[in-house]
Amino acid sequence: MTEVRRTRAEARVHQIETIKSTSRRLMAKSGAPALSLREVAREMGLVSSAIYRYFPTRDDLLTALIVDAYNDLGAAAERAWGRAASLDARGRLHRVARSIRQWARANPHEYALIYGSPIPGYEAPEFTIESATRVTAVLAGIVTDAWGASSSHGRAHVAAVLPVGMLDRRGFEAVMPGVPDLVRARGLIVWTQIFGFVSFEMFGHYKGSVRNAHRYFDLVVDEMADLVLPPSG
Amino acid sequence: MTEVRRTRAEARVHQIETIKSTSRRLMAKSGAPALSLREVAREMGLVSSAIYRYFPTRDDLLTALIVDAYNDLGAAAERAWGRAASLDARGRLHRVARSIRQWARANPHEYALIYGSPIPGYEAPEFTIESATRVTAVLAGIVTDAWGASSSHGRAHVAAVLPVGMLDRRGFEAVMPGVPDLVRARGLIVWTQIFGFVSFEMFGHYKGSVRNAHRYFDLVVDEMADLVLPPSG
DNA sequence: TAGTAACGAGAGCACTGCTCTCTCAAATAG
DNA sequence: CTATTTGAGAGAGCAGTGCTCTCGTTACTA
Repeated sequence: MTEVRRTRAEARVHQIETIKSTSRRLMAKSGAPALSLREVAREMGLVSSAIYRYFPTRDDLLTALIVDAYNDLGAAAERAWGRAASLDARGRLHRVARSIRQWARANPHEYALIYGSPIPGYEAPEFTIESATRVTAVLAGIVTDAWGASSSHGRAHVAAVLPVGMLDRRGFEAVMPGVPDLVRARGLIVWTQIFGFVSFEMFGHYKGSVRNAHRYFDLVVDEMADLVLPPSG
Repeated sequence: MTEVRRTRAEARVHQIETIKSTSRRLMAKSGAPALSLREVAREMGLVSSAIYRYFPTRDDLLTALIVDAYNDLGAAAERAWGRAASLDARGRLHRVARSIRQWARANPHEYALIYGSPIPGYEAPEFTIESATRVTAVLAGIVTDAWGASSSHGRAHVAAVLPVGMLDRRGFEAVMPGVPDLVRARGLIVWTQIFGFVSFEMFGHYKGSVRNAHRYFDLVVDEMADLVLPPSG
């Protein structure tokens, strides 16, 4: 409770940080749709209009939370990737996929915020994309590395030419350079499968069909590795 | 505008239907979260409290809309399946998958309502499950039929025994009777992939990676058919 | 035909996001 | 060092929300 002497600029970033962390705390209790600016203000001992000095609108606060969530998830995936440096591609895929699922289970409302239904009428600003790309870049990197190190023998299996204009070449050159088109397409499938799984699990759609989600998830990731990694033989 | 003479019970079902269709119309404009009981009432020339004679709470109205959406989607899938009776399993899978995607594109807010983030604190009542199962039953049926007609030769490839307790045997006996466990697991993957794809497409996550979603979707379904259908040779 | 149950109207409560005006203190310009 | 601008927070207020309660009226029912 030490009154810290602060310059105006410092105080401002501190307030912004406090608003966001308070919002996260409240969101953890009742979810993003129920997040109320007034409650955040009340919690901070402020009057509601003061919040508008920092976030001109509720959507702007949500955007900030979205960016933070993407970055948090991205960082978790990057950490998992770093810790799996000694493993082969399959092992790394397992570790990173697991880290994504675990992050979602630890932060269900944050996950719903970024991978659930977007708020209608709300258009995610350009600058959210960069943070959103971090997880996918990790996944794409695993696949790219695996194919970079693979023999030309493996490439014969995926020489199939895809219809032009199906994928966004520009986007893929950045994140999966020099990888065959079919592998890129399958990479998208793997990415979709992982987040489809997590969403289905988080949103309750596996109720009645999956009993042990941990084990089933491992099986799914294994099947995905078979699909997207070069044949080891 | 003919004033129809109606019994009380008739008038009641008529009002319920009007409330729901009005809600759907409003939802199509601004999405489920923005759906307001008062606006529905205003639209119907009623005072807001009158709505509560029919739906005791906003969540109850949403539940009714959820059930209708599940049934609508289920019926669309069943129709597509019926129209594809002359095709082989792969062709039927394509048609049904396409019907799911098309329904979602035609009813984006309804799709978000049932496959997006659930309203926090809102627990879907038991009786929604039955409607939710209709689509998945169609997909499961295609796979089950294909394996029922397949030679025992094909089955050798999927004889792998899954860890006990991974899937819910009870649930699967009903919807995929007599199908090998690994195929059931892969069926879940296919189901997840289709809805994962549609969700990613609807929620904007393919922006920057997929250019022609129609073609890419066909490729995805093809890969899924390879994964879950018995080898044709 | 008398009594009950459903219906819609209307007022009201506590809440929301957001705006506007006010005051006071901190940063800055002359 | 003083005068002026800038930013923070308070407080009142607006239009909207879900939901409750009361009160006539009207349709069904015993």
